[in-house]
Amino acid sequence: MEKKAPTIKEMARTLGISISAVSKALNNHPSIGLYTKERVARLAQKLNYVPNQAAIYFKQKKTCTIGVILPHLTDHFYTSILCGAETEAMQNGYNLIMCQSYDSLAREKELVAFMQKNRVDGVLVASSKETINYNHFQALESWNIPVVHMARQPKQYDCHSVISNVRDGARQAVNYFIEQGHRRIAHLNGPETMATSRERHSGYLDAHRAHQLPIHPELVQQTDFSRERNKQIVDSWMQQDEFPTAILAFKDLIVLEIMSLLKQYYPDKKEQVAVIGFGNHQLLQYMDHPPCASIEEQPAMIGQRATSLLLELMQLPGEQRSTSTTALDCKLVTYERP
Amino acid sequence: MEKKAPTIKEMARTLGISISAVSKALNNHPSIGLYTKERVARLAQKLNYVPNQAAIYFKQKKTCTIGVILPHLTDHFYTSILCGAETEAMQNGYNLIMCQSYDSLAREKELVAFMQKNRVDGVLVASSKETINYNHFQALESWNIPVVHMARQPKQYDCHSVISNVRDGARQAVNYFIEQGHRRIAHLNGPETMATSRERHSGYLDAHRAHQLPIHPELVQQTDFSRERNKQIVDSWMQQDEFPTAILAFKDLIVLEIMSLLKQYYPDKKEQVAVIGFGNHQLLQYMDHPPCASIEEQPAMIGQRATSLLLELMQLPGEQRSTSTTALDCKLVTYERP
DNA sequence: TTGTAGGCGTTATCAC
DNA sequence: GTGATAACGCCTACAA
Repeated sequence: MEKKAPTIKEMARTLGISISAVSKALNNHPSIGLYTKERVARLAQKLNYVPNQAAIYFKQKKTCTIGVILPHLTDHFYTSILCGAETEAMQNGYNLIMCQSYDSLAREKELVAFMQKNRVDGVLVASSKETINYNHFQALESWNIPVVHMARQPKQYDCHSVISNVRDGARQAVNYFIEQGHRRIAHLNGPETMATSRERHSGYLDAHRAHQLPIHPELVQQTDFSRERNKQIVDSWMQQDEFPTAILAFKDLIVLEIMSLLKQYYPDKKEQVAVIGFGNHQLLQYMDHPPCASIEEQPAMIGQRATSLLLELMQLPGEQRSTSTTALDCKLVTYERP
Repeated sequence: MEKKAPTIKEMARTLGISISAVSKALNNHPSIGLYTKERVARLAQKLNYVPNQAAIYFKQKKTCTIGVILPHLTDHFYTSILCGAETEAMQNGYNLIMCQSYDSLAREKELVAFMQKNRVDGVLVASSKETINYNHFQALESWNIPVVHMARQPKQYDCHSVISNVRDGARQAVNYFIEQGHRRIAHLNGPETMATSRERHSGYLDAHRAHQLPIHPELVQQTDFSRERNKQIVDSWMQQDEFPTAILAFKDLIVLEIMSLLKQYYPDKKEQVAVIGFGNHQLLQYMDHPPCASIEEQPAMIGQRATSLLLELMQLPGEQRSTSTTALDCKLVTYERP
């Protein structure tokens, strides 16, 4: 029962031939006689020989491994990215090694070091919300390990990235609000440090400008994603005489939290406030009172495209890796009230 | 810019000392002089030397890698498992390489072969719904690669596993139904081939027996998780004169589908039917009309405990790896109707 | 057609 | 205190 994996060396000894003969026989090298090949094949079969990939990769000086750094695995958005990446990587013979930064910059730096130690062939990353400089990723690239940023794009430096066109997504949502007659539209955004927050806000502004609607600065707030902070923001808005009748939120989960806060603390006003967020979570369709719409992104496609881009980059020598940004469309999905 | 990772060998050449001296210096070996150590440390710093883990693992004949095989990454339950596993593995210096079987037995077998080729130190698996024999996993164990089964436990053979006590979970749910006065309680179960389906049903039967309620065989059906099949089952029940007033479903997503089917096709009866499923999905709390309850499992804990068990097993020689099953409690979480 | 030798990056066991 | 050497599993250019 308890066996160790057989090696070509052992097989060579058993058969009384050289190691290289066994190796060549296994690889169907033309210079090996049929008889020998058959002997080797039979023995390999019998011992259930499986070549040691680790050794092969080691010799080839590559690991056929892609490192993936994500903020969280508890967020459906990131697991969808992971899902797309896994599919694409596996199809091309690459493994994924996956880890979570927990949205901590310190941890992210550790993970980058970890990736370098492990000599992954490339890295996919959705950087943490704390990440404001990208030196650690640049270091990785300077070691000839290409990096593709997913979803969260560093504006500060020129990098390879695949993101959602959240600016347009936000624009669509606010346009929809305006079409529906809303004039006081709030934006419950994510932290300013995240490029994706700034992009969202640009879209919000775009739509206002296009319709020549004034911006009310007090209607633009940033959350740290905590329920307390969200409540504080909603309170600040709803306690105004002219409270906003529409809210663009960072993502669906926050939409739901807003709606739950409204229901609990402002039940009489709840029906007057429309809310839209990013994500279009699978379960929204099952709600009796879903948000009026949701901005659907394509996270699995982000993962897939990022992986495919990374695979291309890995073929190229460093100097030829010209940077590019792919922005995938967002789609506004509306939910009719029953 | 374009550099290659420096090696001990290069540093040795640069410093004009031997490779082994450099190696020892880096590892702070006592037999190396302070001066040499400092020279080496300075150079390593300057070149940003990072040891090649792949080479180290290769020499140590281990990969410090755990293979994880999951049916899907699109299911929150499995990503929670993955999340728990990742945390535990990383804390102990192990990497995860992760892949999806897409609930296909053929693919699962490929992945097992893949794991063997890659010489992972151990495997965590939630087997596919098609898996009815476990020879491929046994083969893995016979190659001295321990396997821990998560959530989906093969009854047929003695293995290491960490699962939910779904039998008790189902019992709790049905007991709750009975306490609420329900007498015709249906079971929309998963495929019979999955042990977890059979366990769920045992719990369903347990509760009936304990309350001496008769079982109505037509109220027990198995879904393949498709919407069509679910509709067919719900139709078959709701078109009876005495339709069930309570349904135990395989998981929350199916609960939501049932509720949506009821709403669409049996709106007058909808309020008379209570539904409970497994999962207690995070978003249920935001629904205006959530299911009356949900059976909460501990997927992250399953991942964590399975990983910790696997790490233990990997320390032991094969013969001493006595099998065990850990069953984690389920908790019935009730939702009050507003 | 087959065998020999060298190397991938590292560590460990010696001998000096 | 330092260095030479072998070894891990595999591949491959070259020699026989």
